[in-house]
Amino acid sequence: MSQNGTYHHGDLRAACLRAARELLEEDGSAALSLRAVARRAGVSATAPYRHYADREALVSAVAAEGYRELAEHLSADRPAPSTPDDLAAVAVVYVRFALEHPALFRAMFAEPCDPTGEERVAATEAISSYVRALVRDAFPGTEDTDALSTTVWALVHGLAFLHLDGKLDASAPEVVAQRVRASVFALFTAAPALRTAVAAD
Amino acid sequence: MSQNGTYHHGDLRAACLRAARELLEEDGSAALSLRAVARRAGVSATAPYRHYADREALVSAVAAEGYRELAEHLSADRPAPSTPDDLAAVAVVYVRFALEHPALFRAMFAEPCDPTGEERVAATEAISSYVRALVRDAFPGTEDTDALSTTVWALVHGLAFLHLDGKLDASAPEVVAQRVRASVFALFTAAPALRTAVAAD
DNA sequence: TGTACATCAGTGAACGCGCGTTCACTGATGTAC
DNA sequence: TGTACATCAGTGAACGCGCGTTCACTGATGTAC
Repeated sequence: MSQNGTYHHGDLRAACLRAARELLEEDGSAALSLRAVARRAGVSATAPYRHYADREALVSAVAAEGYRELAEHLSADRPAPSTPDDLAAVAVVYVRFALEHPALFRAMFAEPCDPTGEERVAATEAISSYVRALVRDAFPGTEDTDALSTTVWALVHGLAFLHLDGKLDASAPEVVAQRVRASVFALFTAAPALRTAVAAD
Repeated sequence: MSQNGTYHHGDLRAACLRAARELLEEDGSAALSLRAVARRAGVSATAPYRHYADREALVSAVAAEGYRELAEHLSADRPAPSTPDDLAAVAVVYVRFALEHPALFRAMFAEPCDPTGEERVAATEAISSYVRALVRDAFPGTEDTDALSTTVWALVHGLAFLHLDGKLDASAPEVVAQRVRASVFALFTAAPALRTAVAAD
């Protein structure tokens, strides 16, 4: 028997996604199981197979949703980022998203996934093009925008995971935000010293 | 019956570690199971309990070993890193380690672990102090060495995971190495443009 | 407007699996006298 | 040097679990005439 009392559910596809999200938010560490999702959606264990080919397909859909949300969070905070402060702010948003949705974030990235899923590829693309635009605007004189975009994404992504995995203390949100900002700004203050070293080569 | 034909194994503790490593190297994606480790070590499913309190304990030991190895790889390549090139080289070694031992690397980081395990904490410490020393030598004029160390670690760590998770193409090692180097160097060429932006604030 | 029927979206029993962990046990080892 | 015995490090049966997936099914829906 389904949630609303009717035999046909109405929109089980969406309900599964919602259920999966709830489970991820509640238990930040357990792996997502199809059966648990069905249970949470108030439906028999096999009902989801009408809408998802297999577990992988469900997880992929959840991950894609996560990407969309992350992209929204980023651009909602700074629609047209173009300054160092914007960059730091965006970094903070990225890391905060990871810490507030740890299981979702892991599903998006760490879940060993077929990179072929076009839904996921497209979703990733949205993020990386946001970063590229950010870099282009914030670093107008840069020759190799792609390389620097990778740098920025990797830095922010690394900060997210190091916090998520307990290598950097993530117990106080404000401390985390401060650390992320400091870490982003450290780039700029450090570079001159290094430039000297390069020149001296 | 154990591997060498005797009832007592000799050093099952070490044999379990070895078996676990082999399993991780062979199947880059499956989770590590105590039973599989025992099987691989040629021992009954419950024998490991003589040496490890539970699955967590085994995984922690494996992770700690991974940290030690990673630290060795880094310092073996550049015992006393102090130039930009050294930094880039170390970054390449870090990322390569992740890509050559994906399952181990995930166990070290992504495995949802109790951060209390002192063996793991100590092992992490070895890495982060290596990075700090590197940063101190390579960026002599830096005020906030800790912040910059975090930056460097996060950048490198992010590069590792983005490749590991297929967000950056990792099919050709030399391409990866090139990308990592470019990404590290992008910091230095980009910073001046950003400095201008900061000054104009 | 009413009815026959195809299609769709669920059900629930069943499959076989591997897992972590417990328990009472037993064979091997080493130590005290 | 030989023997009794404690301790240690294994065994193997058993527990209960949740999982992904299959299958034949059935109730609800909607469409053609």
